[in-house]
Amino acid sequence: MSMTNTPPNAVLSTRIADELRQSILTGELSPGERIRQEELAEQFGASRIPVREALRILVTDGLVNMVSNSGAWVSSLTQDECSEQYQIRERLEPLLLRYNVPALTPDDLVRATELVEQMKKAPDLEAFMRLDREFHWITYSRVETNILSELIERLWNTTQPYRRVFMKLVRSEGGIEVTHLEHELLLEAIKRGDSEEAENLLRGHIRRTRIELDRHPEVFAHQFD
Amino acid sequence: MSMTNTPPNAVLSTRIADELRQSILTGELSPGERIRQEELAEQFGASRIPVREALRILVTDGLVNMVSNSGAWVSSLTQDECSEQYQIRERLEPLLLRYNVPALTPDDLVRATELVEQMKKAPDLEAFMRLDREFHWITYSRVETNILSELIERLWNTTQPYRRVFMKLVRSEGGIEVTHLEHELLLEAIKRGDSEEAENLLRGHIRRTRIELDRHPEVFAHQFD
DNA sequence: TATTGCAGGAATGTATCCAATGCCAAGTCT
DNA sequence: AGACTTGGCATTGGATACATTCCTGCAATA
Repeated sequence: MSMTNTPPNAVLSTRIADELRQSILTGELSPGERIRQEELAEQFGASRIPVREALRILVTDGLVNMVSNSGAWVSSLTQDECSEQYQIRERLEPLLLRYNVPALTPDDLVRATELVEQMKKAPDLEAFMRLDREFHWITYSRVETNILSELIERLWNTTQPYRRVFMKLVRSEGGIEVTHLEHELLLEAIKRGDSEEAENLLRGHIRRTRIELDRHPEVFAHQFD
Repeated sequence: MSMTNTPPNAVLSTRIADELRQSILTGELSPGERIRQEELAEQFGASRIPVREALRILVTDGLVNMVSNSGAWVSSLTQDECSEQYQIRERLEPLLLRYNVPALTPDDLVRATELVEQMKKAPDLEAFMRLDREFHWITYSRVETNILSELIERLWNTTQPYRRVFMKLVRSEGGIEVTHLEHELLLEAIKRGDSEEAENLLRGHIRRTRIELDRHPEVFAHQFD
Protein backbone atom coordinates (compact mmCIF):
# COMPACT_ATOMS: atom_id res chain seq x y z
CA MET A 1 0.00 0.00 0.00
CA SER A 2 1.54 3.27 -1.05
CA MET A 3 0.30 5.00 2.14
CA THR A 4 2.02 8.18 1.00
CA ASN A 5 5.37 7.96 2.71
CA THR A 6 6.64 11.48 2.27
CA PRO A 7 9.41 11.56 -0.30
CA PRO A 8 12.06 13.75 1.29
CA ASN A 9 13.57 15.57 -1.65
CA ALA A 10 10.90 14.97 -4.28
CA VAL A 11 9.35 17.57 -6.48
CA LEU A 12 7.57 20.23 -4.48
CA SER A 13 4.16 19.76 -6.07
CA THR A 14 4.07 16.06 -5.24
CA ARG A 15 5.21 16.76 -1.69
CA ILE A 16 2.40 19.24 -1.24
CA ALA A 17 -0.01 16.74 -2.75
CA ASP A 18 1.12 14.06 -0.32
CA GLU A 19 0.74 16.33 2.68
CA LEU A 20 -2.73 17.34 1.58
CA ARG A 21 -3.72 13.75 0.90
CA GLN A 22 -2.72 12.80 4.40
CA SER A 23 -4.65 15.74 5.83
CA ILE A 24 -7.75 14.57 4.03
CA LEU A 25 -7.37 10.90 4.91
CA THR A 26 -6.78 11.59 8.58
CA GLY A 27 -9.82 13.82 8.67
CA GLU A 28 -7.89 16.98 9.36
CA LEU A 29 -9.54 18.39 6.26
CA SER A 30 -13.23 17.56 5.91
CA PRO A 31 -15.27 16.87 2.78
CA GLY A 32 -16.65 20.05 1.31
CA GLU A 33 -14.00 22.23 2.86
CA ARG A 34 -12.78 25.04 0.67
CA ILE A 35 -9.15 25.05 -0.41
CA ARG A 36 -7.59 28.41 -1.23
CA GLN A 37 -4.49 28.28 -3.35
CA GLU A 38 -2.83 31.36 -1.92
CA GLU A 39 -3.42 30.24 1.63
CA LEU A 40 -1.79 26.89 0.93
CA ALA A 41 1.06 28.51 -0.94
CA GLU A 42 1.83 30.66 2.07
CA GLN A 43 1.48 27.69 4.40
CA PHE A 44 4.07 25.74 2.39
CA GLY A 45 6.26 28.72 1.69
CA ALA A 46 5.83 28.21 -2.02
CA SER A 47 4.20 29.97 -4.92
CA ARG A 48 0.77 29.08 -6.20
CA ILE A 49 2.05 27.09 -9.19
CA PRO A 50 3.11 23.93 -7.35
CA VAL A 51 0.01 24.23 -5.21
CA ARG A 52 -2.12 24.11 -8.32
CA GLU A 53 -0.22 21.11 -9.59
CA ALA A 54 -0.74 19.44 -6.24
CA LEU A 55 -4.45 20.11 -6.42
CA ARG A 56 -4.60 18.57 -9.89
CA ILE A 57 -2.83 15.51 -8.57
CA LEU A 58 -5.47 15.21 -5.88
CA VAL A 59 -8.18 15.58 -8.49
CA THR A 60 -6.66 12.51 -10.10
CA ASP A 61 -6.96 10.77 -6.74
CA GLY A 62 -10.59 11.83 -6.52
CA LEU A 63 -9.94 13.68 -3.30
CA VAL A 64 -10.39 17.22 -4.59
CA ASN A 65 -12.79 18.95 -6.95
CA MET A 66 -11.73 21.96 -8.96
CA VAL A 67 -14.01 24.34 -10.80
CA SER A 68 -12.70 26.84 -13.31
CA ASN A 69 -12.44 30.36 -12.04
CA SER A 70 -14.12 29.34 -8.86
CA GLY A 71 -11.92 27.22 -6.68
CA ALA A 72 -11.16 23.86 -5.17
CA TRP A 73 -12.89 21.81 -2.49
CA VAL A 74 -12.23 18.61 -0.67
CA SER A 75 -14.41 16.08 -2.47
CA SER A 76 -17.65 15.30 -0.75
CA LEU A 77 -20.05 12.49 -1.50
CA THR A 78 -23.79 12.28 -1.24
CA GLN A 79 -25.18 9.12 0.25
CA ASP A 80 -26.07 7.85 -3.21
CA GLU A 81 -22.58 8.46 -4.52
CA CYS A 82 -21.04 6.70 -1.58
CA SER A 83 -23.35 3.76 -2.05
CA GLU A 84 -22.40 3.72 -5.72
CA GLN A 85 -18.73 3.56 -4.83
CA TYR A 86 -19.39 0.66 -2.52
CA GLN A 87 -21.22 -1.18 -5.30
CA ILE A 88 -18.21 -0.65 -7.52
CA ARG A 89 -15.99 -2.02 -4.78
CA GLU A 90 -18.28 -5.05 -4.44
CA ARG A 91 -17.48 -5.94 -8.01
CA LEU A 92 -13.83 -4.97 -8.23
CA GLU A 93 -12.23 -6.01 -4.96
CA PRO A 94 -13.18 -9.67 -5.34
CA LEU A 95 -11.49 -9.57 -8.74
CA LEU A 96 -8.31 -8.17 -7.26
CA LEU A 97 -8.45 -10.71 -4.47
CA ARG A 98 -8.79 -13.54 -6.96
CA TYR A 99 -5.65 -12.37 -8.71
CA ASN A 100 -3.77 -12.44 -5.44
CA VAL A 101 -4.93 -15.53 -3.57
CA PRO A 102 -2.72 -17.97 -5.45
CA ALA A 103 0.31 -15.73 -5.04
CA LEU A 104 0.14 -14.94 -1.35
CA THR A 105 3.17 -16.10 0.64
CA PRO A 106 3.15 -17.84 4.04
CA ASP A 107 4.46 -14.60 5.54
CA ASP A 108 1.51 -12.72 4.11
CA LEU A 109 -0.87 -15.16 5.77
CA VAL A 110 0.91 -14.92 9.11
CA ARG A 111 0.75 -11.17 9.01
CA ALA A 112 -2.90 -11.22 7.97
CA THR A 113 -3.72 -13.50 10.86
CA GLU A 114 -1.95 -11.19 13.28
CA LEU A 115 -3.90 -8.25 11.94
CA VAL A 116 -7.26 -9.97 12.37
CA GLU A 117 -6.37 -10.59 16.01
CA GLN A 118 -5.05 -7.11 16.59
CA MET A 119 -8.21 -5.61 15.15
CA LYS A 120 -10.22 -7.30 17.88
CA LYS A 121 -8.22 -5.41 20.49
CA ALA A 122 -7.82 -2.14 18.66
CA PRO A 123 -7.78 0.63 21.27
CA ASP A 124 -9.42 3.28 19.15
CA LEU A 125 -11.07 3.88 15.82
CA GLU A 126 -8.01 5.19 14.01
CA ALA A 127 -6.03 2.12 15.02
CA PHE A 128 -8.81 -0.16 13.84
CA MET A 129 -9.09 1.55 10.49
CA ARG A 130 -5.34 1.39 9.96
CA LEU A 131 -5.25 -2.33 10.79
CA ASP A 132 -8.29 -3.04 8.66
CA ARG A 133 -6.72 -1.27 5.73
CA GLU A 134 -3.46 -3.12 6.11
CA PHE A 135 -5.25 -6.46 6.39
CA HIS A 136 -7.16 -6.06 3.19
CA TRP A 137 -4.22 -4.54 1.43
CA ILE A 138 -1.99 -7.49 2.17
CA THR A 139 -4.47 -9.69 0.36
CA TYR A 140 -4.45 -7.28 -2.59
CA SER A 141 -0.89 -6.28 -3.24
CA ARG A 142 1.11 -9.43 -3.89
CA VAL A 143 0.27 -9.40 -7.58
CA GLU A 144 1.15 -6.22 -9.37
CA THR A 145 -1.93 -4.96 -11.15
CA ASN A 146 -1.36 -1.58 -12.58
CA ILE A 147 -4.83 -0.23 -12.89
CA LEU A 148 -7.04 -2.24 -10.59
CA SER A 149 -5.13 -1.67 -7.39
CA GLU A 150 -4.86 2.06 -8.01
CA LEU A 151 -8.55 2.21 -8.71
CA ILE A 152 -9.44 0.43 -5.52
CA GLU A 153 -7.07 2.50 -3.42
CA ARG A 154 -8.78 5.52 -4.85
CA LEU A 155 -12.19 4.19 -3.86
CA TRP A 156 -10.96 3.47 -0.35
CA ASN A 157 -9.59 6.97 -0.09
CA THR A 158 -12.61 8.84 -1.33
CA THR A 159 -14.96 6.96 0.97
CA GLN A 160 -12.68 7.05 3.99
CA PRO A 161 -14.13 10.15 5.67
CA TYR A 162 -17.60 8.63 5.64
CA ARG A 163 -16.37 5.22 6.70
CA ARG A 164 -14.81 6.91 9.71
CA VAL A 165 -18.03 8.54 10.82
CA PHE A 166 -19.98 5.38 10.13
CA MET A 167 -17.58 3.15 12.04
CA LYS A 168 -17.70 5.45 15.02
CA LEU A 169 -21.46 4.95 15.07
CA VAL A 170 -21.37 1.20 14.60
CA ARG A 171 -18.51 0.68 17.00
CA SER A 172 -20.17 2.57 19.80
CA GLU A 173 -23.23 0.33 19.31
CA GLY A 174 -21.07 -2.77 19.59
CA GLY A 175 -21.92 -3.76 16.04
CA ILE A 176 -18.37 -4.52 15.08
CA GLU A 177 -18.51 -8.23 15.92
CA VAL A 178 -19.87 -9.28 12.54
CA THR A 179 -16.89 -7.63 10.89
CA HIS A 180 -14.47 -9.74 12.91
CA LEU A 181 -16.31 -12.90 11.94
CA GLU A 182 -16.28 -11.93 8.30
CA HIS A 183 -12.57 -11.29 8.47
CA GLU A 184 -11.96 -14.70 10.00
CA LEU A 185 -14.02 -16.52 7.40
CA LEU A 186 -12.36 -14.59 4.62
CA LEU A 187 -8.92 -15.35 5.96
CA GLU A 188 -9.72 -19.06 6.27
CA ALA A 189 -10.94 -19.24 2.69
CA ILE A 190 -7.77 -17.49 1.54
CA LYS A 191 -5.62 -19.91 3.53
CA ARG A 192 -7.42 -22.80 1.87
CA GLY A 193 -6.67 -21.21 -1.47
CA ASP A 194 -10.38 -21.18 -2.22
CA SER A 195 -10.46 -18.10 -4.43
CA GLU A 196 -14.09 -18.46 -5.32
CA GLU A 197 -15.31 -18.63 -1.75
CA ALA A 198 -12.96 -15.81 -0.81
CA GLU A 199 -14.46 -13.71 -3.57
CA ASN A 200 -17.96 -14.39 -2.30
CA LEU A 201 -17.10 -13.62 1.28
CA LEU A 202 -15.38 -10.40 0.34
CA ARG A 203 -18.31 -9.34 -1.81
CA GLY A 204 -20.62 -10.03 1.10
CA HIS A 205 -18.38 -8.14 3.49
CA ILE A 206 -18.45 -5.03 1.37
CA ARG A 207 -22.11 -5.46 0.54
CA ARG A 208 -23.16 -5.70 4.16
CA THR A 209 -21.26 -2.56 4.96
CA ARG A 210 -22.94 -0.77 2.08
CA ILE A 211 -26.40 -1.81 3.16
CA GLU A 212 -25.76 -0.75 6.74
CA LEU A 213 -24.34 2.51 5.49
CA ASP A 214 -27.48 3.04 3.40
CA ARG A 215 -29.45 2.95 6.64
CA HIS A 216 -27.47 5.80 8.19
CA PRO A 217 -28.19 8.97 6.28
CA GLU A 218 -27.01 10.99 9.25
CA VAL A 219 -23.43 10.16 8.22
CA PHE A 220 -23.93 12.45 5.25
CA ALA A 221 -25.80 15.12 7.13
CA HIS A 222 -23.23 17.82 7.51
CA GLN A 223 -21.98 18.46 4.00
CA PHE A 224 -20.28 21.77 3.31
CA ASP A 225 -18.39 22.93 6.32
CA MET B 1 -21.41 10.85 -23.66
CA SER B 2 -19.28 13.88 -23.09
CA MET B 3 -17.38 13.28 -26.37
CA THR B 4 -15.40 16.41 -25.71
CA ASN B 5 -17.29 19.05 -27.64
CA THR B 6 -14.84 21.91 -27.57
CA PRO B 7 -16.05 24.61 -25.25
CA PRO B 8 -15.59 27.82 -27.22
CA ASN B 9 -14.56 30.34 -24.62
CA ALA B 10 -13.59 28.02 -21.78
CA VAL B 11 -10.41 28.20 -19.79
CA LEU B 12 -7.37 27.72 -21.95
CA SER B 13 -5.98 24.72 -20.12
CA THR B 14 -9.20 22.74 -20.50
CA ARG B 15 -9.41 23.68 -24.18
CA ILE B 16 -5.90 22.40 -24.74
CA ALA B 17 -6.76 19.26 -22.81
CA ASP B 18 -9.81 18.68 -24.96
CA GLU B 19 -7.86 19.11 -28.18
CA LEU B 20 -5.20 16.72 -26.98
CA ARG B 21 -7.77 14.20 -25.85
CA GLN B 22 -9.32 14.22 -29.29
CA SER B 23 -5.92 13.81 -30.90
CA ILE B 24 -5.28 10.74 -28.79
CA LEU B 25 -8.72 9.21 -29.28
CA THR B 26 -8.65 9.65 -33.04
CA GLY B 27 -5.23 8.08 -33.19
CA GLU B 28 -3.49 11.22 -34.34
CA LEU B 29 -1.23 10.79 -31.32
CA SER B 30 -0.12 7.23 -30.64
CA PRO B 31 0.50 5.45 -27.33
CA GLY B 32 4.04 5.95 -26.13
CA GLU B 33 4.50 9.16 -28.08
CA ARG B 34 6.49 11.84 -26.30
CA ILE B 35 4.77 15.11 -25.47
CA ARG B 36 6.94 18.19 -25.15
CA GLN B 37 5.46 21.08 -23.23
CA GLU B 38 7.17 23.85 -25.13
CA GLU B 39 6.25 22.38 -28.48
CA LEU B 40 2.60 22.23 -27.48
CA ALA B 41 2.72 25.71 -26.03
CA GLU B 42 3.98 27.09 -29.31
CA GLN B 43 1.43 25.06 -31.26
CA PHE B 44 -1.40 26.58 -29.21
CA GLY B 45 0.13 30.03 -29.02
CA ALA B 46 0.12 29.83 -25.24
CA SER B 47 2.65 29.64 -22.46
CA ARG B 48 3.70 26.38 -20.88
CA ILE B 49 1.60 26.82 -17.76
CA PRO B 50 -1.79 25.97 -19.27
CA VAL B 51 -0.12 23.17 -21.23
CA ARG B 52 1.08 21.66 -17.98
CA GLU B 53 -2.38 21.96 -16.50
CA ALA B 54 -3.81 20.31 -19.59
CA LEU B 55 -1.39 17.43 -19.25
CA ARG B 56 -2.42 16.95 -15.63
CA ILE B 57 -6.04 16.86 -16.71
CA LEU B 58 -5.19 14.12 -19.18
CA VAL B 59 -3.36 12.24 -16.46
CA THR B 60 -6.68 12.25 -14.61
CA ASP B 61 -8.25 10.78 -17.74
CA GLY B 62 -5.57 8.11 -17.84
CA LEU B 63 -4.50 9.22 -21.28
CA VAL B 64 -1.12 10.68 -20.36
CA ASN B 65 1.72 9.66 -18.06
CA MET B 66 3.94 12.26 -16.47
CA VAL B 67 7.29 11.65 -14.79
CA SER B 68 8.96 14.29 -12.64
CA ASN B 69 11.76 16.13 -14.31
CA SER B 70 11.52 13.87 -17.26
CA GLY B 71 8.45 14.44 -19.33
CA ALA B 72 5.07 13.30 -20.48
CA TRP B 73 3.96 10.51 -22.82
CA VAL B 74 0.73 9.32 -24.29
CA SER B 75 -0.27 6.40 -22.08
CA SER B 76 0.53 3.01 -23.50
CA LEU B 77 -0.71 -0.34 -22.28
CA THR B 78 0.91 -3.73 -22.29
CA GLN B 79 -1.25 -6.62 -23.36
CA ASP B 80 -1.70 -7.63 -19.73
CA GLU B 81 -2.77 -4.17 -18.71
CA CYS B 82 -5.26 -3.99 -21.53
CA SER B 83 -6.66 -7.37 -20.60
CA GLU B 84 -6.93 -6.17 -17.02
CA GLN B 85 -8.92 -3.15 -18.11
CA TYR B 86 -11.27 -5.37 -20.06
CA GLN B 87 -11.80 -7.53 -16.99
CA ILE B 88 -12.67 -4.44 -15.03
CA ARG B 89 -15.11 -3.45 -17.74
CA GLU B 90 -16.66 -6.93 -17.61
CA ARG B 91 -17.60 -6.29 -14.02
CA LEU B 92 -18.53 -2.62 -14.14
CA GLU B 93 -20.42 -2.07 -17.36
CA PRO B 94 -23.11 -4.62 -16.53
CA LEU B 95 -23.65 -2.74 -13.27
CA LEU B 96 -24.07 0.56 -15.10
CA LEU B 97 -26.39 -1.09 -17.58
CA ARG B 98 -28.53 -2.48 -14.78
CA TYR B 99 -28.94 1.00 -13.36
CA ASN B 100 -30.12 2.26 -16.71
CA VAL B 101 -32.37 -0.43 -18.17
CA PRO B 102 -35.45 0.51 -16.15
CA ALA B 103 -34.99 4.19 -16.97
CA LEU B 104 -34.48 4.03 -20.73
CA THR B 105 -37.09 5.90 -22.76
CA PRO B 106 -38.82 4.69 -25.95
CA ASP B 107 -36.74 7.23 -27.85
CA ASP B 108 -33.57 5.71 -26.46
CA LEU B 109 -34.64 2.29 -27.70
CA VAL B 110 -35.52 3.60 -31.14
CA ARG B 111 -32.17 5.27 -31.44
CA ALA B 112 -30.36 2.18 -30.18
CA THR B 113 -32.14 0.05 -32.76
CA GLU B 114 -31.13 2.46 -35.52
CA LEU B 115 -27.54 2.31 -34.39
CA VAL B 116 -27.44 -1.49 -34.42
CA GLU B 117 -28.65 -1.40 -38.02
CA GLN B 118 -26.28 1.36 -39.05
CA MET B 119 -23.35 -0.52 -37.58
CA LYS B 120 -24.00 -3.37 -39.98
CA LYS B 121 -23.52 -1.00 -42.91
CA ALA B 122 -20.74 1.11 -41.48
CA PRO B 123 -18.52 2.19 -44.37
CA ASP B 124 -15.27 2.26 -42.44
CA LEU B 125 -13.73 1.48 -39.11
CA GLU B 126 -13.97 4.95 -37.65
CA ALA B 127 -17.66 5.11 -38.44
CA PHE B 128 -18.22 1.71 -36.84
CA MET B 129 -16.38 2.65 -33.69
CA ARG B 130 -18.31 5.89 -33.38
CA LEU B 131 -21.64 4.10 -33.80
CA ASP B 132 -20.65 1.33 -31.42
CA ARG B 133 -19.67 3.85 -28.83
CA GLU B 134 -22.91 5.77 -29.19
CA PHE B 135 -24.96 2.58 -28.99
CA HIS B 136 -23.47 1.44 -25.73
CA TRP B 137 -23.46 4.92 -24.33
CA ILE B 138 -27.16 5.37 -24.90
CA THR B 139 -27.76 2.35 -22.70
CA TYR B 140 -25.48 3.84 -20.05
CA SER B 141 -26.31 7.50 -19.74
CA ARG B 142 -29.99 7.77 -18.87
CA VAL B 143 -29.31 7.45 -15.15
CA GLU B 144 -26.87 9.94 -13.78
CA THR B 145 -24.15 8.04 -11.97
CA ASN B 146 -21.40 10.33 -10.96
CA ILE B 147 -18.50 7.97 -10.58
CA LEU B 148 -19.32 4.84 -12.50
CA SER B 149 -19.95 6.45 -15.85
CA GLU B 150 -16.80 8.54 -15.64
CA LEU B 151 -14.82 5.48 -14.74
CA ILE B 152 -16.15 3.50 -17.67
CA GLU B 153 -15.63 6.34 -20.11
CA ARG B 154 -12.06 6.45 -18.93
CA LEU B 155 -11.63 2.73 -19.54
CA TRP B 156 -13.09 3.09 -23.03
CA ASN B 157 -10.72 5.95 -23.76
CA THR B 158 -7.53 4.35 -22.54
CA THR B 159 -8.17 1.15 -24.47
CA GLN B 160 -9.40 2.86 -27.62
CA PRO B 161 -6.09 2.90 -29.53
CA TYR B 162 -5.72 -0.85 -29.12
CA ARG B 163 -9.36 -1.52 -29.87
CA ARG B 164 -8.86 0.33 -33.14
CA VAL B 165 -5.93 -1.82 -34.23
CA PHE B 166 -7.69 -4.95 -33.07
CA MET B 167 -10.92 -4.16 -34.87
CA LYS B 168 -9.06 -3.47 -38.07
CA LEU B 169 -7.68 -6.98 -37.84
CA VAL B 170 -10.95 -8.67 -36.99
CA ARG B 171 -12.96 -6.68 -39.48
CA SER B 172 -10.69 -7.52 -42.35
CA GLU B 173 -11.12 -11.20 -41.45
CA GLY B 174 -14.89 -10.82 -41.53
CA GLY B 175 -15.10 -11.66 -37.83
CA ILE B 176 -17.44 -8.84 -37.00
CA GLU B 177 -20.66 -10.82 -37.44
CA VAL B 178 -20.69 -12.15 -33.88
CA THR B 179 -20.60 -8.60 -32.61
CA HIS B 180 -23.74 -7.71 -34.54
CA LEU B 181 -25.54 -10.73 -33.12
CA GLU B 182 -24.47 -9.85 -29.61
CA HIS B 183 -25.74 -6.33 -30.07
CA GLU B 184 -29.10 -7.60 -31.27
CA LEU B 185 -29.52 -9.99 -28.37
CA LEU B 186 -28.46 -7.32 -25.93
CA LEU B 187 -30.89 -4.83 -27.38
CA GLU B 188 -33.74 -7.34 -27.24
CA ALA B 189 -33.06 -8.09 -23.59
CA ILE B 190 -33.02 -4.39 -22.84
CA LYS B 191 -36.30 -3.88 -24.67
CA ARG B 192 -37.86 -6.66 -22.60
CA GLY B 193 -36.63 -4.90 -19.49
CA ASP B 194 -34.73 -8.04 -18.54
CA SER B 195 -31.86 -6.40 -16.69
CA GLU B 196 -30.33 -9.64 -15.53
CA GLU B 197 -30.12 -11.15 -18.99
CA ALA B 198 -28.87 -7.86 -20.37
CA GLU B 199 -26.13 -7.87 -17.76
CA ASN B 200 -25.10 -11.37 -18.73
CA LEU B 201 -25.08 -10.64 -22.43
CA LEU B 202 -23.05 -7.50 -21.95
CA ARG B 203 -20.56 -9.30 -19.75
CA GLY B 204 -20.21 -11.96 -22.41
CA HIS B 205 -19.83 -9.36 -25.13
CA ILE B 206 -16.94 -7.69 -23.36
CA ARG B 207 -15.47 -10.99 -22.27
CA ARG B 208 -15.42 -12.41 -25.76
CA THR B 209 -13.65 -9.33 -27.02
CA ARG B 210 -11.10 -9.62 -24.26
CA ILE B 211 -10.37 -13.25 -24.99
CA GLU B 212 -9.98 -12.58 -28.67
CA LEU B 213 -7.75 -9.64 -27.90
CA ASP B 214 -5.63 -11.89 -25.70
CA ARG B 215 -4.94 -13.98 -28.76
CA HIS B 216 -3.54 -11.06 -30.74
CA PRO B 217 -0.29 -9.96 -29.14
CA GLU B 218 0.70 -8.26 -32.38
CA VAL B 219 -1.71 -5.45 -31.49
CA PHE B 220 0.72 -4.46 -28.76
CA ALA B 221 3.85 -4.98 -30.80
CA HIS B 222 4.91 -1.47 -31.62
CA GLN B 223 5.07 0.32 -28.31
CA PHE B 224 7.12 3.49 -28.09
CA ASP B 225 7.00 5.36 -31.35
C1' DT C 1 -40.43 45.74 -2.20
C1' DA C 2 -38.28 43.20 -5.70
C1' DT C 3 -35.19 43.32 -9.44
C1' DT C 4 -31.69 44.89 -12.29
C1' DG C 5 -27.31 47.09 -13.03
C1' DC C 6 -22.92 48.41 -11.75
C1' DA C 7 -18.88 48.59 -9.35
C1' DG C 8 -15.23 46.69 -6.14
C1' DG C 9 -12.65 43.12 -4.41
C1' DA C 10 -10.97 38.50 -3.96
C1' DA C 11 -9.57 34.50 -6.05
C1' DT C 12 -8.17 32.04 -10.06
C1' DG C 13 -5.82 31.88 -14.86
C1' DT C 14 -1.74 33.06 -17.71
C1' DA C 15 2.78 35.00 -19.29
C1' DT C 16 7.57 35.70 -18.64
C1' DC C 17 11.76 34.81 -16.44
C1' DC C 18 14.90 32.12 -13.76
C1' DA C 19 16.41 27.73 -11.26
C1' DA C 20 17.04 22.84 -10.99
C1' DT C 21 17.15 18.39 -12.80
C1' DG C 22 18.45 14.70 -15.88
C1' DC C 23 20.40 12.88 -19.96
C1' DC C 24 24.19 12.37 -23.13
C1' DA C 25 28.51 12.78 -24.91
C1' DA C 26 33.24 13.92 -24.54
C1' DG C 27 37.15 13.38 -21.83
C1' DT C 28 40.12 11.31 -18.30
C1' DC C 29 41.88 7.94 -15.29
C1' DT C 30 42.95 3.16 -14.20
C1' DA D 1 39.91 -0.84 -23.83
C1' DG D 2 36.56 -0.06 -20.32
C1' DA D 3 34.47 2.37 -16.62
C1' DC D 4 33.93 6.50 -14.15
C1' DT D 5 33.69 11.58 -14.06
C1' DT D 6 32.43 16.04 -15.85
C1' DG D 7 30.54 19.51 -18.48
C1' DG D 8 26.94 21.26 -21.49
C1' DC D 9 22.36 21.19 -23.38
C1' DA D 10 17.57 20.29 -23.48
C1' DT D 11 13.57 20.05 -20.73
C1' DT D 12 10.88 20.44 -16.85
C1' DG D 13 9.86 22.85 -12.12
C1' DG D 14 8.97 27.13 -9.70
C1' DA D 15 8.63 32.33 -8.62
C1' DT D 16 6.94 36.78 -9.61
C1' DA D 17 3.85 39.84 -11.89
C1' DC D 18 -0.09 40.80 -14.49
C1' DA D 19 -4.81 39.72 -16.67
C1' DT D 20 -9.22 37.79 -16.26
C1' DT D 21 -13.24 36.00 -14.24
C1' DC D 22 -16.68 35.51 -10.90
C1' DC D 23 -19.08 36.71 -6.79
C1' DT D 24 -21.01 40.03 -3.67
C1' DG D 25 -23.10 43.91 -2.04
C1' DC D 26 -24.94 48.29 -2.70
C1' DA D 27 -27.74 51.36 -4.99
C1' DA D 28 -30.92 52.99 -8.32
C1' DT D 29 -35.17 52.23 -10.66
C1' DA D 30 -39.63 50.26 -11.84
